[in-house]
Amino acid sequence: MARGKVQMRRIENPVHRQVTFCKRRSGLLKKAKELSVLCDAEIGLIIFSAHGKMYELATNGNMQGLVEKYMKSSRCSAEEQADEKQLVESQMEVNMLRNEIDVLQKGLSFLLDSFHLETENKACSNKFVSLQMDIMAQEIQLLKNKEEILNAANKCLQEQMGLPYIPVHTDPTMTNLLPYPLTIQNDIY
Amino acid sequence: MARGKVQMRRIENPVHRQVTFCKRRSGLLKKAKELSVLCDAEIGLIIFSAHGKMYELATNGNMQGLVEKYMKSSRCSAEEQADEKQLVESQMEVNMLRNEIDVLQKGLSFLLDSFHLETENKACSNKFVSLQMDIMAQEIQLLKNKEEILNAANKCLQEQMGLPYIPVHTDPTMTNLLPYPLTIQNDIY
DNA sequence: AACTATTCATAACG
DNA sequence: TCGTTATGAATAGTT
Repeated sequence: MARGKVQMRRIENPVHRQVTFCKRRSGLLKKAKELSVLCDAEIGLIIFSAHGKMYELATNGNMQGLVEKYMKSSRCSAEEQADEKQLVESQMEVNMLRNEIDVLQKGLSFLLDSFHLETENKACSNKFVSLQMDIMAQEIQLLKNKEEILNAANKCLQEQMGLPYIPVHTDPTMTNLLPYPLTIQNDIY
Repeated sequence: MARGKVQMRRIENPVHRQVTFCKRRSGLLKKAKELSVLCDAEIGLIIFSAHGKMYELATNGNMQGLVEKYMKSSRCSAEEQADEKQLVESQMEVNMLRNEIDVLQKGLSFLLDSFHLETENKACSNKFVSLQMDIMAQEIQLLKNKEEILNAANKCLQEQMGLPYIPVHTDPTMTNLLPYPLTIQNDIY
């Protein structure tokens, strides 16, 4: 500007370019500060030199806040969107898994309840069956005793009549079919 | 600047302030562009007016990339860190829930297996008990038949001896203790 | 880095 | 919001 207009294009001379960068950078930062002070504005300025060196100005002293404010104004970065998507997916997965757990827990309690009920019933019917078999065994014993008594009486009568004792034929097919009904029963229960 | 130096302080007159904001803002943006072109720099400029209106310049045409580059240069935002934390927590929760589901599923299959096994055993032992009770009932029936035959034989003998028939006393305590052993059995199974 | 000639930016005004 | 202009500020080229 002074001493001849400059062409608005990259300064090819590296020394000139570096000097100009230095001068204009400080000028830009100064003007940014002035604008912020005079007009009550909030300004963030980030400058990367061609060599990657960074210079920054945040008039509120907090570039983070300013950038976040900027992000809210002009919807957020691809990276953040990806993160957001991942988060949403993760939370959906959590909900699905919670539902699955709920179902599994309900199934489990149902099975346990059924199991307990079944066990109770089984215990109950086992007692009943056991009792019944005891009674049947006792009846068998009684009947055998009766048989013995009747046989004895019979023998006695036949002898009194002077007849040779002939046992009454009472077993068409089976005798002592169950030599150990109770032991087997006890083995099972 | 022109027509009298300005005090470097907030312009109180709102109209003046607004005008100055407009002019200086465009000047700042122009100078930022010039710096970027002349010196091959990358510049991001964000301006919020006092009323919250936003103006921006990104010399590479991509404020996102520039901000990300800035974040890499000077560690990332609280918001991003919070998001990151939330994501990690969410993923941990997913893992916990997966484990829980695994445990529940193992428990469920175990219970189902036990249940099936139990049911098989029960069916098996039921058949066995049922068979046993059938046999006992048959034996009881046989013994009763024997009793009848013996009683008849006895009666016959006593009559042949010219004696009045006196039934042999064979029931010290019980008779027909089980009038319906099989029906009850069938009711249960 | 300092100087300075020159151009640029802009405050005040219409 | 825009144009004009007087004038202070910025800075390119030089030392």
